[in-house]
Amino acid sequence: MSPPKYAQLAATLRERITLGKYADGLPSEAELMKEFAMSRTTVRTALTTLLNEGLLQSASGVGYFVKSLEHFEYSPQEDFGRAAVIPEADSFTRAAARRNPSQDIEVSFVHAPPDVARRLGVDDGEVVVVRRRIRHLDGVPFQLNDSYYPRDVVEGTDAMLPASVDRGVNRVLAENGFAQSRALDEIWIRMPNPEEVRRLALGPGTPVAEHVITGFTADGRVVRVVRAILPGDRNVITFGRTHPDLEQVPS
Amino acid sequence: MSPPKYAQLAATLRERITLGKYADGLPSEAELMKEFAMSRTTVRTALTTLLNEGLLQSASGVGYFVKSLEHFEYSPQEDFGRAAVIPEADSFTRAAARRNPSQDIEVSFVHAPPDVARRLGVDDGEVVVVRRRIRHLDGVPFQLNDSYYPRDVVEGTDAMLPASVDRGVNRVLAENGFAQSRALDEIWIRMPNPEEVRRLALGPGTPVAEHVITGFTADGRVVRVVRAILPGDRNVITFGRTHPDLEQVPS
DNA sequence: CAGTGGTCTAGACCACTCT
DNA sequence: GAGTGGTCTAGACCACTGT
Repeated sequence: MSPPKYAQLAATLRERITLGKYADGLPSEAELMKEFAMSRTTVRTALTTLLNEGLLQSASGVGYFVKSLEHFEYSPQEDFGRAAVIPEADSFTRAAARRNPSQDIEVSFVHAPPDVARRLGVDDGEVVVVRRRIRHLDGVPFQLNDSYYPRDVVEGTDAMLPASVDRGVNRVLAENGFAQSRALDEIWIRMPNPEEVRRLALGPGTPVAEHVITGFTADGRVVRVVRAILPGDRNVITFGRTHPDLEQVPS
Repeated sequence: MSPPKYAQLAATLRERITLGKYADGLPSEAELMKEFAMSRTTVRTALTTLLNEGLLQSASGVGYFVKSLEHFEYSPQEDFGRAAVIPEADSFTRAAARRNPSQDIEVSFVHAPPDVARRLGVDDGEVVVVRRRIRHLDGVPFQLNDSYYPRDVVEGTDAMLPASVDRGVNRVLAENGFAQSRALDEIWIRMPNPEEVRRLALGPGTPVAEHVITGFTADGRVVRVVRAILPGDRNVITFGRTHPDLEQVPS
């Protein structure tokens, strides 16, 4: 069996896109129907395929366009103030400064979601404090960041205020007797749920990374769980490693 | 305007899926047409939406099913043999051992792809050595791993052999005078291209992480660029951090 | 206003799976 | 053979964009 017509059209368009044609937009659906002698349904199936691959974006009443966005560097290790040892990973800070960063902050009490409760080691549905942020660069949302804390860790501190904390929330935690000494990072790759699509204004075919940080104190208590949602079309996650024993990597 | 019919149906199905209905499969398209009084096109548009969200998988001639796969832990830092300091991040090694790991290896000379050439610091299209691997667990492909080396770094060494190198390729490089002391990690989140879909047997709505490792020697030369492709439906990337100054995190 | 993409219908044929 | 999802057609109306 040869591939279906819509897949052949998708392959042809994919090739032309790679070659740099269509830099000013694709032909209209009607023109493609004519050029390839296919029904509108088949043409649209091919275009939808490319939309879902993240190669195209469409604008109602206007047309289809090749998608290309600049990626911002997201460097979890910069949280440690050690970016200087990894020059390649340092541009996020500079880029963010150039790109007019802003954030919306909202602090509230919520029932811990199951996965957060499990990581925090609290009962399912126990009330915890969440600090929700949407971070923008140049007015474009590029990260959701929800930080969960057990109540005793943050109540009565500046971390409860819906405003930026200049000295850092982790510093506030430390002042309150909950200094963290270790963190576990997990990165999940998936398609966004409808709420994330809405809050981040995501187009079709845009996957996200869910970066979950679990912060431990020296005696092993979890005092912080962060869930950051990073759209794949506008973020690249970077971190550096310096190791004298790198040559021992198993391969 | 109210949402279109297909979006309402998608929302209804999404909710039922979350509630655990449909654990044994969804109703057929014909049954959904009947239940919701919609045309087959509209029903299929809703189902296709959920397929592209990675919530469902379909089997021709059989039906639609809720998708759920176990995630394997991918821990770049284990490359350094330091996983022991991060107990939570150690299960990948154990899981891999339990899951009957295997890999196909192929070594060849190729013209460096543009992004690899840029990272290696060689001319565009210059001939380099690539070591391509597909790693399986229990027979399921869960990672593509292409390692690129300048010719002088690996020619005449065991790294050129299409077989596992027990002592590790990085050890081989070190023996050849190219010990690495530092690495830069980049993680890109995107939809897979058709070749990746084929080689990894990816279903629709399955995004991938592209993990690019750039390995430096002490004097700053790049001797290794690795591109690992990790399907999001079967991998979670983990790494741990231990820091006395964690409390200084800006927030 | 003409042209665009977004939604929706009814109907058809096919390859495939399961019994 | 009956039922399933996969492909494809022709046609319609809509909201939206540009001029």
